[in-house]
Amino acid sequence: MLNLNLIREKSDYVIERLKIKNFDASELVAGILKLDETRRRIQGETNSKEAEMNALSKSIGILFKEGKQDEANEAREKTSRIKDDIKELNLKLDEVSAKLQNSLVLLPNIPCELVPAGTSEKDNKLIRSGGKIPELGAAAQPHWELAEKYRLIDFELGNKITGAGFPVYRGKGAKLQRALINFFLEENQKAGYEEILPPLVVNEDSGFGTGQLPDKEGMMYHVSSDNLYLIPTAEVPVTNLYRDIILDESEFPIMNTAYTPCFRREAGSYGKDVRGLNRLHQFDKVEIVQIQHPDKSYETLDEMVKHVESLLIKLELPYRIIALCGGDISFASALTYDFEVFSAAQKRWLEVSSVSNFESFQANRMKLRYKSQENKGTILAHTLNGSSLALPRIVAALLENNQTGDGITIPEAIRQYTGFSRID
RNA sequence: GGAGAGGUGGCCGAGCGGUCUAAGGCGCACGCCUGGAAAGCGUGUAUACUACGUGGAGUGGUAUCGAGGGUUCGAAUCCCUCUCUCUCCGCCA
Repeated sequence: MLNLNLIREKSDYVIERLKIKNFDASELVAGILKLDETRRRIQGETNSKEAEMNALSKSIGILFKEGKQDEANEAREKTSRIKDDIKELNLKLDEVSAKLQNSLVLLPNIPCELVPAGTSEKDNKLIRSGGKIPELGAAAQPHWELAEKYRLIDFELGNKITGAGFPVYRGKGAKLQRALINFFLEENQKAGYEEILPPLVVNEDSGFGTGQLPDKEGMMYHVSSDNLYLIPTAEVPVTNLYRDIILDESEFPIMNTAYTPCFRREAGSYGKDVRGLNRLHQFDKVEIVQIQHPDKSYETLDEMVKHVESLLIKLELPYRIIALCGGDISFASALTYDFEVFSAAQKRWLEVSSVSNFESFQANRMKLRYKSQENKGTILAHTLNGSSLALPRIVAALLENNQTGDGITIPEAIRQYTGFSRID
């Protein structure tokens, strides 16, 4: 949610910048400005009526105390009209405020200057790439065949237990998952992130805080009997740890990492793009989250990108880093870098991480603020997050890229976590 | 699942219809005191919206005592609904 002050003071700038996201905000902004003005006017009227009422009530109390019954009763008669007015004004105020809020929530975050213009993923900008794409023979198999051949993942069994998109990992396949999770968590910890093990279901307020609600409720599984949502990413519970909090400036940066399963409904997707591990309803992911001072958030974003990159280098996977263009960047993000690894048998780039700076967009929804030394009052903090990393596609690339025909070689970096160096 | 108790400022805790403009304490900040510190003394110490104002000063209004509704001229205080926490019992990894 954008700050109302910004819209008020720089409405042209807001409209102009949102064009980068291919979003025509002119009507919405005009509506917001009008609602804002109306709200302020009504609130002013309400407040002065309430002030009048408060003064009158107080004087009635004093009159009663002094035993001036008649005067008190006289004053009492005057109140009913004011009371009605207040009631009416408050109804209007609630209505206008709700409309204003509903409109504000529809505005996407303003992209920062580094976001390339564009309408779709073909306009994304390659930042850099690394690693070597392996030369596999014609006999190279995609990961879903390898997973079956070496009895690592059973997709059919998952269908029976739950449904499509819920694979069953077993044996070395299961252990590889656990090893990767440990590897990522340990690396994150070394980089200064505190580990969090959060709840996997969240309430509505949390869903709203990070922007999944009210708009994208279709992405989350809903536990209707308790009105809770299964988390689509650890970003939700971890960022919401700081909902409704006023930090001290000295607490920056807050660095958290969390492993969680992630649940995504992703309704309507099918076809070969979603085969195997490419897209799942339940998957494992290690996330990193930072809360940072507004002046330092872009510096922090770069650090996070370097950190995620270092993981891919250690896993010896061919990767590329991409700056998402205006048409591809998410609603809430101001700048996003995607990480993709090359899955050599499918011959496809697979997204394995998305690192974003949300600036104050989430903070405004969550009321995450800090007190600064020099300024009076509170200022919205900046939030950032990224995957480090999402497991399934990493596993897909690891299996495909490291296949030898009679087995799969485990990269050096995670052997201490797997306890084996080869799958065969 | 059953029974009971309770949600008050950063924290503890009083208040149970009208100077609540929320006591008192702790913590914190600043000042005095001191060679320095502690103690002591003094001052200050929420958030949001809003009006006026300024050199980034400040002053005023309104709202907020878990949330929402109600009663009343007036609600932290009375009533209703919801919610969360705690204790005991039951069940349970």
